[in-house]
Amino acid sequence: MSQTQNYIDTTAMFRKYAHSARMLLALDSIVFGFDGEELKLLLIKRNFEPEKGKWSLMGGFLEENEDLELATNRILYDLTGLKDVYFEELKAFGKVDRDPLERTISICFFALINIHAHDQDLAKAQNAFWISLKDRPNLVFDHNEMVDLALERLRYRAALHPIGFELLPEKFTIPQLQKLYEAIYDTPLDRRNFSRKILSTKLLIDTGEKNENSATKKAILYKLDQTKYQSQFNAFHYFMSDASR
Amino acid sequence: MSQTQNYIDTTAMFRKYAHSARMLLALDSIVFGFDGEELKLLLIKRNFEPEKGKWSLMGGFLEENEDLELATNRILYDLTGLKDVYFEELKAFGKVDRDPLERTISICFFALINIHAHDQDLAKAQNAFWISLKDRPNLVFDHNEMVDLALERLRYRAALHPIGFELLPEKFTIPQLQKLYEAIYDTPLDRRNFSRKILSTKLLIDTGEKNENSATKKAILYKLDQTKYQSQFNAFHYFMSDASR
DNA sequence: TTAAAATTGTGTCAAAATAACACGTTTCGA
DNA sequence: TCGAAACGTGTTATTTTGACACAATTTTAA
Repeated sequence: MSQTQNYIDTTAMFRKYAHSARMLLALDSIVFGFDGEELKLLLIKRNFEPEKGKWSLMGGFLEENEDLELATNRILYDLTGLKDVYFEELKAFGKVDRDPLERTISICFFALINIHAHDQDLAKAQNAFWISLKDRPNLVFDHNEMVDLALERLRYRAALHPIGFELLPEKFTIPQLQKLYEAIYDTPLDRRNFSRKILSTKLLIDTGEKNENSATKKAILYKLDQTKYQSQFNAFHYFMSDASR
Repeated sequence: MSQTQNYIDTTAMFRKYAHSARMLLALDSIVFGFDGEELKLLLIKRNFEPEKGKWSLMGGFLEENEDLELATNRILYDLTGLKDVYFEELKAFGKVDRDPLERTISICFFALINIHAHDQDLAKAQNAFWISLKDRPNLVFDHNEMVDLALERLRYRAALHPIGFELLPEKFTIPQLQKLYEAIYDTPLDRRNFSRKILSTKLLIDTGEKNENSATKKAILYKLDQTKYQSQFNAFHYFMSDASR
């Protein structure tokens, strides 16, 4: 039966649970960004021990008097300078030897941000860089595993929920959105079917403006219907009609 | 910048991370079972402090030298007597005041088991009982929230992946499977469309036997094609064609 | 012995969604 | 001004879905 339910029998408020180990609780973040062409990761070139000089994810420790949710937001703010970042919990990583210095359980989450909106200075202060997924370096500890799983989860979630919008600027074109989906799934999509699929969700509002940065026909700039986005979030559609099925 | 990345600069193996809090790490399990008619929860009538006498989920603490995965299996074994139980991680719960005695982070998971296969004696030894979801009592701490989320996740997952089979005996009929899905989604389904949908997945193998317990026409007993189940697990189908969309 | 009731297996058909593909328009610059 | 590149919209055959009907099996009661 080992240590299951090993509470000690006491009503005194300041007695503690017996026999069980206290350990460090880390929060590690996989931050995805999109620059219009490629999917990128915000990674840290470590200038501190352990594994100084190597690449890793951004992380931090949970404080004694800090809610988990709050700590996650704090870490994302420290890294990107952004508040109200979209993130989801990924998984807890807890192998005994995953951190060489001390037993540490990591609760891992992934975040999606608009790469242009985020504070580049803050990232530089953290020695962080945007790295294309395809040039992904080897990471310390079990961080490679974390990124693999985050990418898998991103694909899973983006196929069913409109989270891809979190990676785009406020106003965007349908071809830009398509490029994002092609980057996420690393596969080409049919332009016409994609457009029909996206428009059928009625999540996009035509701003009346056009993308002036184009060298050819200027595409319509849309924005997200925030109300519908919130309310339809869990009513899953297939956003991936062509591939990944 | 608070405590983000507050590693101390040292190469000595036995130095520890500075300044950060160590805390208890609990593992709480939501165990779903199916008796042929209703979806049930395996709950504990607490005969220990804190909150003695009240209902709660089964849980335990992570040990110093124990992998997270291993601890989860240990706790499920202690509760059900089963090994190789199907489970998924749900979410980490970490509000500062969620446990009155001491700061405890709970990593929560939900498990699916065949209610008849599990060891009733072991459950009794833990003071655990199968409670119909509809008669769910109030639970201690944040356990209500955990169950709510687990049910939501179960519905989400079962709509896309064939995890429902984990709740059934090895041999089962299509009407039994339909009752399970109706219990999970709390909604009636069309018998004919359901059958067509399930058979189209080619996941079922006709055993040649029939359900002898029936008072009317005996339904065909199927078993799961384990090979296909494993390989197709992540190639999501809609298992819920009628409702929940 | 037979008819009724309950349950199971299979089939039909119209509507909707999907996948593959075609055509015309806008924009810039050669 | 003409061609190339990118954008917006349309067509059509096929597949999938949702709403049904009907026949077969088994037990029970008339």
